[in-house]
Amino acid sequence: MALSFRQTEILELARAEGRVVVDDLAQRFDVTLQTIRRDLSDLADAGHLDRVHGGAVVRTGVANIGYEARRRMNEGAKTAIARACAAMIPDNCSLILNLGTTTEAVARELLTHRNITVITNNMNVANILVANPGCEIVVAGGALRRTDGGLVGELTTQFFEQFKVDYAVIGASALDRDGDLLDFDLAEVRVSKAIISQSRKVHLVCDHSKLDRSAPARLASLSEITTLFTDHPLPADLAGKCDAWGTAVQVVAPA
Amino acid sequence: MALSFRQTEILELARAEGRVVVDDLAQRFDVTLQTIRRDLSDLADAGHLDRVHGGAVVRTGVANIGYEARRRMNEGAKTAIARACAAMIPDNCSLILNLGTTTEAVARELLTHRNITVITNNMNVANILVANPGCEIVVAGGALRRTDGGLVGELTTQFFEQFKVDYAVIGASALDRDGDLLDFDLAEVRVSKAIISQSRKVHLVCDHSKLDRSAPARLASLSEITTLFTDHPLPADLAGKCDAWGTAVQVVAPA
DNA sequence: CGCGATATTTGCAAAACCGAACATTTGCGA
DNA sequence: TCGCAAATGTTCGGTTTTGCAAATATCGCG
Repeated sequence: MALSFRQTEILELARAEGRVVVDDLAQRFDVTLQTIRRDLSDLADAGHLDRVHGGAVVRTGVANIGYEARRRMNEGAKTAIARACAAMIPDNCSLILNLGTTTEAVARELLTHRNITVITNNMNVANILVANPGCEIVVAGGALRRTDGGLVGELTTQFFEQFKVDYAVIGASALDRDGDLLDFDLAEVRVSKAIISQSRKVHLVCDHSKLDRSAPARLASLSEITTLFTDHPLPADLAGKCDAWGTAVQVVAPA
Repeated sequence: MALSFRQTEILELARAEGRVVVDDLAQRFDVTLQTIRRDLSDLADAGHLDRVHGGAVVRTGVANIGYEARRRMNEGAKTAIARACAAMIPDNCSLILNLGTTTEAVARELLTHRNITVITNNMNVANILVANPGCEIVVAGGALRRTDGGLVGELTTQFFEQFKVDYAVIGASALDRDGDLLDFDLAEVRVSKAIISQSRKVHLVCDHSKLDRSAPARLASLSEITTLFTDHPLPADLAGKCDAWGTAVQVVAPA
């Protein structure tokens, strides 16, 4: 969506001042409050501003709106999955957290763990875990993807290859009937593969909406996963395969 | 949840001062005590502050008072220095920005540059430049330092060694009479050295408060610097040395 | 431990603010 | 010039925020 002349100017003002006020803007542009509110709503929807009572503030951090929306999807299930996963991770260990909103939910559940080292290519995870003084944070290097705060690419893959950790917590965009984990971005897949190969145990967090979907890039098979955390029972055939592979499946009830 | 104007401002105050008092805030914003208390409760619920009787304090571990205070020091001079430095950086180039509050000011002045690639070990710089769609951001890997969002250590040094860029913009904690750049943290110094060796031109941004101070670790000599940006003229002897070294010195007037 | 002073919570009403629906104006192309 | 679509103005019901006051909790101190 293209921004109107007034909207771009509002955005500039907001960036300069840090915030804008509905009343002031209405006066400055000589339009009604409602018009300004519409502008601010548009700018907020487009992810440029955060709407607050009486005006708007510049959005802090890396994430944009599509990402925010995704984060709210299945929030209850994600939290429940994250809690179960975090419960399996002990104090005094090292782990890798990769991209994905469910992974971030795991980070939030790790806030009370002690003496852990977390290596992540997800800026949001790093920002969340800053609140946990008992956690050493290592940020992986790489190109920053604006849409979700992810660090991806060859540099990131190389970075992870320098580590060997106790646990990895990964997500996936899709999980098909054959038990293959799929994703949309090839660069991201390569990073995920590196993460799996450098971890002793691999936890996959994946709500049911990912099931039976498809995506172009294959990232791994469920057979390489230690434990799958999800919120709906698997279809019988897939459950049987997991059993044969020795992949534990933990089904949680939404919070 | 988005924070109201007043709440964000309270948070800034709290981070600057370390603590806030209900009565003072009520007076400053001209609202009742209850309103302030509600704000503090919200901020505490959101995890930004810790509530105490009579006010609130910044949650330990999350933010560092010293850093926020440092950011405000000489703000006008830093902005002027940053503007001059950014003016010397063309569109369509690659550069490294390292740690330091002045460096962050440079990032803010780079928001309108087009088609640049910025490699940084400073999380704040990354967050600032996200707002510039014409800028590719590469985050260096490394251990996250909570006090200032810096990524430091051996991993970071290695990461920078993989690049060769047109410009580096660096800061320094101190600059002594011999023209030596000094810093407090050895790990940080090693990173800075790597940055200098990987850059064709090196810009040093350094306000006058750093002059004639001392710090234990030697980072480089002014002779290795292409241009020094500062806000006060150098003492004659140092100016003479810069002249001999071919180090340009640009003195700016505070904004 | 108890007491006074100060701080906090709670319930409620007033005011400010918001979004939706509809009317009106403006800009633009046929 | 006419008609359409987008932008803006107007009105109105619902929500959020704020202030007030009373009840309750906490702190400092003897």
